[in-house]
Amino acid sequence: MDPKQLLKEHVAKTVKLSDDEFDGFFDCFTTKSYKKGAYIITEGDRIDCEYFVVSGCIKTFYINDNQKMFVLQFAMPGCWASDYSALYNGTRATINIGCITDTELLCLSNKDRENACKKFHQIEHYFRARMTSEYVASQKRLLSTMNNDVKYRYEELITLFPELFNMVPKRLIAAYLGVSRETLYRLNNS
Amino acid sequence: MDPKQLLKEHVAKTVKLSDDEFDGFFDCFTTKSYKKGAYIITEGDRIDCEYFVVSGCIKTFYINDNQKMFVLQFAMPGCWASDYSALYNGTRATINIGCITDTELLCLSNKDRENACKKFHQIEHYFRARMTSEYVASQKRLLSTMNNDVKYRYEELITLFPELFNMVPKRLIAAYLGVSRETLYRLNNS
DNA sequence: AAAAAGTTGTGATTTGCATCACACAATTTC
DNA sequence: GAAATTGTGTGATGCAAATCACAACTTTTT
Repeated sequence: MDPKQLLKEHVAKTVKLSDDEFDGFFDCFTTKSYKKGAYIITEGDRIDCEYFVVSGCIKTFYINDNQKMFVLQFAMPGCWASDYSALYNGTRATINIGCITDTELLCLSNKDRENACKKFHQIEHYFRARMTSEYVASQKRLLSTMNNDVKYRYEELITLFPELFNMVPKRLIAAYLGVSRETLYRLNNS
Repeated sequence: MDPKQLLKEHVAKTVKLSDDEFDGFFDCFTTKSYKKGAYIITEGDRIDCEYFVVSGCIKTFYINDNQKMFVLQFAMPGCWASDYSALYNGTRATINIGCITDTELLCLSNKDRENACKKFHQIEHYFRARMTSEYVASQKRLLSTMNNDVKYRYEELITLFPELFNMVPKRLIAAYLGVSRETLYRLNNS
């Protein structure tokens, strides 16, 4: 799908922008393509951008001291991703973002976002709404992690994003659910 | 501490408002006092407000089908709390908020917040910044839950909020960490 | 001040999941 | 298309934490 059109429709769900306003906003973005397996952000990087997924699928993840991976987010077309802690505090990335498939992104720099938010009240409103819903989703996931068993959460995830079932290795789904791949596998026979 | 002053200082950390602007904003708030043990929000309620804690301590929590409690947040003076999912989507509360000690709150209705955000760009900016940092904190907690053992997370919590150690029952701290109170107790001798 | 309610200390038992280990299948790479 | 890498199925073993059970201590209520 056309990147501009995808973003436009996505923004329009929250705020009404005139064509001119949206064009001005869209001019802040640059397009980038990555191959499967490529890193978009590596731990320790200085972060300058947040990313809007146009096509493909990316993962946001953390690797601990024992090389164990934890997946924070799978981002599909229409999703945003970055290391927001690093982006907003100007610190170095503590997480990684990598491509699960070939991926096309729109990149928005922190500076351009803040300028756009300052210039257009509606755009600030859009980003506030987005952050609110990310926060709510994150709280919901935390609660589900504490409250529900692995099987339930696996089914919850696949129901929410059926594409994931075939698109990403089970290993990564286990790393999202916070269990070993063996445990995830054994859910089938239980 | 004076509620108005506390809120003013809190807002000033993020945005510069003139005294008149702040006064206008503050007029949207109402003050409420609660006794220890009282409920501010009960599951199933229609939610109209978010709350800024002036004094005391409150807990945001969920009770599952087996009557097990999960604490999502301890809110101390200077913190905000509500069921944001219910507040923004107009749905019924799925969580509870209750008072751990006698508590004084400032209440801001959803409507008043949205009006203030519309009227004053700076206020919208304040709420965006707030939501961003809540989102970052929530992600960080999720990651810590998956990555670190209970003992580490307990110490992390007490380091961040030393007041909690004496102010809230260990039972509730266990419910925050997602373990049984027995497990929390046994950390001392291990 | 007595009774009731809530909180914490401590043992015994069970269980879900991690870890280790290895074979086989699928997918990349050259 | 052969070799290398990555992913998946499956068993055996061990441990951390849940659950149950109950006594002791604290705080609240009347």
